Amino acid sequence: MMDNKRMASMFKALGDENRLHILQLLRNGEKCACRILDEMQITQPTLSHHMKILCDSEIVVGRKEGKWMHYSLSEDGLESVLNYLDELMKNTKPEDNDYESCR
Amino acid sequence: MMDNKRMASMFKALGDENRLHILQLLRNGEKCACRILDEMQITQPTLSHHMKILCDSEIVVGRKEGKWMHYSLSEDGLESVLNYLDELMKNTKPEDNDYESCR
DNA sequence: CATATACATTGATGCTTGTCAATGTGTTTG
DNA sequence: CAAACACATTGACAAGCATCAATGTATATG
Repeated sequence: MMDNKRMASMFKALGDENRLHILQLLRNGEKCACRILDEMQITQPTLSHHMKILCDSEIVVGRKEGKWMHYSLSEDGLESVLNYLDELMKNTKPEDNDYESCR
Repeated sequence: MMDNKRMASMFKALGDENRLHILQLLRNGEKCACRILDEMQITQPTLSHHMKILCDSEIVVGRKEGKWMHYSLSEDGLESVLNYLDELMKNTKPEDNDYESCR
């Protein structure tokens, strides 16, 4: 069984329009913070805040190179989320269903 | 391209430990609210609140039968989330990558 | 070394969210 | 019809969150 606490924090990280926008921008591969910022309508501190949340939840990974921070999608992180949802949709066999009528 | 606004609200709905617990309980199939409540450490109004969020975001569907509300996972809703994540992980081809060095 | 650049951190502010007690609504049952 | 049951709604409150301006830190450059 997976860890609901960790999963909740990953889903929470995904539950923001700006952060989803960031992930879309990273679809093409690694990008540095300044270029992400160029394509968004938020200030630099706000972007930094969002990147921290995405990195802490292991959905994005950062790589420092001189002055620049390069961010990219974390395949492992995204796969964790995918697997969790897959497990949810895999219904357990009927025998395991502890259904009873309601009183 | 998918709707980030709708997706953000779905992820937001998934971003709560109690709500993930509820989804786990629904893995075996439909359950009525009273039985879900039995297995959780929250009050009835709080459960009702969570169920509303899950239904509004189309992750769970409800079915009224007399006094009872029966809830079950929405395959369509969960599939939307899965597809969104799949799209994210499908990297676009390198030619589409508008990468440039940072100034 | 002084300045500029890229990014992070801090502190403040308003909005959102999870929670509960109290109450409301609709349904069943005696 | 009255009481009991299952669930939803309301209102209040504290905690959490997104945002920004101001400031800090580390790196590159003239």
